[in-house]
Amino acid sequence: MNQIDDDQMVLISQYYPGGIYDQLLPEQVEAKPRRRRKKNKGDAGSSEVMRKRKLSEQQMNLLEQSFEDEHKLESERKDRLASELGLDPRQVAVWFQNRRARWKSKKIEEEYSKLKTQHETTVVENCRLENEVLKLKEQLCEAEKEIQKLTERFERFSSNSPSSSFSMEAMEPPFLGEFGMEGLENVFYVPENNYIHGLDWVNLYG
DNA sequence: ATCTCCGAGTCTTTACATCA
DNA sequence: GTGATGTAAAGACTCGGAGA
Repeated sequence: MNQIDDDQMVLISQYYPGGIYDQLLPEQVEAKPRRRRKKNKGDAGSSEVMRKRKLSEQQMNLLEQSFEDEHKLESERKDRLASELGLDPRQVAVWFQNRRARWKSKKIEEEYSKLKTQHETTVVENCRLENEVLKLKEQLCEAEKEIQKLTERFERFSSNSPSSSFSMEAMEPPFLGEFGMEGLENVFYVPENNYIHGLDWVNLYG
């Protein structure tokens, strides 16, 4: 056992007055000194008392069952449980206090691991979405380049050709054929009921 | 002001595992 | 197999705050 007993504690404080303990835990040193604990309540030193410390399986079962029913312990229930179990009401109260504390820390641990899992899932999803945004931006960039090419070609054509004699034969290479328009339907999508005059469509993407 | 109860923090004991 | 040592779990205690 690696325990430092009270007498050893006294020795430590005598050997290090204002020493390492002040440096490490100044607030504790300044605080009110902790009362020294008695080795054992009641029949101190009795090995019989020590051996009875651990509760029997039956006692544990009943306490656990009672705890499941209700975490709080009213004094009537405490007294009833104590007499059923053959324990001191104080023991029952202490057992419930400890049980509540340990239940709470277990809940906190569970909640923590749940949140951790959620966080990890969110990080992965975020990464996936960021990649998708990058891909879409690339697609958009490509589409804009195609529009620019088309615009320039159309403007060249307009300025070179006589206004009265528009002909598809003047387009070299063919006006749309070369661009493989599959996949660009959305880029050039115009609602059916929304007729656009002349060069207005070019301005849509300006 | 006093009492009681509770949560938080800590100490102590017990039971079990590991290692030389 | 055995004793020493480490460690987790659980029982018990102290302290301080809140409410009656």
